[in-house]
Amino acid sequence: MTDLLETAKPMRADARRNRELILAAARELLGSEKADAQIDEVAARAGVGVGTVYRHFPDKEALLGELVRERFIRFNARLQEAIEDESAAPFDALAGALRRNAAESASDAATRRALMSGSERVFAHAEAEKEEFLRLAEVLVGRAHRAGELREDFVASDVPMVMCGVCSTMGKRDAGWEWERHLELVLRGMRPSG
Amino acid sequence: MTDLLETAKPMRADARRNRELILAAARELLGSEKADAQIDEVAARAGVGVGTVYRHFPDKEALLGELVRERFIRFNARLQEAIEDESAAPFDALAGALRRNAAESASDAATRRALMSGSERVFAHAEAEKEEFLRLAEVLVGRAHRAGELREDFVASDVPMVMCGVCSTMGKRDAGWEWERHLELVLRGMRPSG
DNA sequence: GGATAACATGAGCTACGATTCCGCTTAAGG
DNA sequence: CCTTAAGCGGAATCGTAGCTCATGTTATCC
Repeated sequence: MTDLLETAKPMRADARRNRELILAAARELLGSEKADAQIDEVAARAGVGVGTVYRHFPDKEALLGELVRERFIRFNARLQEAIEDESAAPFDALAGALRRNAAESASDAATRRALMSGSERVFAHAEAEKEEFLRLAEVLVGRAHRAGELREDFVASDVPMVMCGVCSTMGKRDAGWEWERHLELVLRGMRPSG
Repeated sequence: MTDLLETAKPMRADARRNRELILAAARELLGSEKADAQIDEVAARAGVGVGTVYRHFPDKEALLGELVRERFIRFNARLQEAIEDESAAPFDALAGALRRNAAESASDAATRRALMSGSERVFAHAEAEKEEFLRLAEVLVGRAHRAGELREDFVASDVPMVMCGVCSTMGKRDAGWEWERHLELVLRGMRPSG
């Protein structure tokens, strides 16, 4: 979990910049095109040497892990916004957050891949954020339940579950797979029966 | 597509047996435990040398491909049964087939993995079966539509899409992910609104 | 400016897993 | 039985990708 309370001495300016360059390169490379992409490519793309990558991240999984962590932070921001939005009906607030997060995931193959075939090692880096995600989801689910707008048997951990399901079908438009329809299907299934 | 019309000369008895041993070993090894498992392990498990594996399958993907092909054949059998079952209501026939296929997939991590992160190469081996799957799905979807039991905007290609989604959430019971509930959620979403 | 601790570099090391190759074995036909 | 071609074994090869390290560079502080 990074460094609690900035105990660490501030990085040298060039080091901080390189760190960002590396993350950006990794996002671009893993995010859109190539499924895997090796460290050497990330380094080249960032305009630094491989050694520099390893100075900032102990190993490949740490780099991937940081990407996942960032993604969760964004996910959580969406949920937080939904929680703070008093104007929307509880179910719609939840649904909106899911739609927004799904849309973001659609353009980030890297994290999707990481979220799926989830190597524990990678996930470990985002443990705190993952827990926060569940906590926020619980709030939204609870409200929707109380408003009677969400099936009784829908639980907070179903939120990441269905998100995972929808994400797994992204990027296959050529087979006629439209994740937007998939998501709407799931959202309908979440409504109370009768 | 194997050999059209058995044009090939019959294999030697031991060769045929070994081929089956190899497939069985691959199913067991990739199917349940280990995520990957290398050829050497499959060979050892089958009680043959690596060379023998390569005599029967040009490369690893061909072996995986055969596994996927077998799985699709079973999937298709379920759909076929649903089509032939006159007693069930159209939607229930479709839903039943999905439930059965999902249950089978749940105990076959190998194919699930292959179906997901779908390397085209692996899939190519099951092209014919994949098309047959869609053809059968179309029949069931068409019937359910005509009976007014399925949302108008649900199309045949949504069948593999939602299956993929549900499969992607299997094997994470420890996180509270129950694919059965996930599937039921999706099935509810498939029903006509109103 | 100069000292120095951080930081960067990238050739090369290492591990690992897919695939090959060739001498040996054996099923199957006569 | 004997021949022989199909089949087998598994050590050795090859390619790849993660990672290390000895050497060179530079931000930062005085």
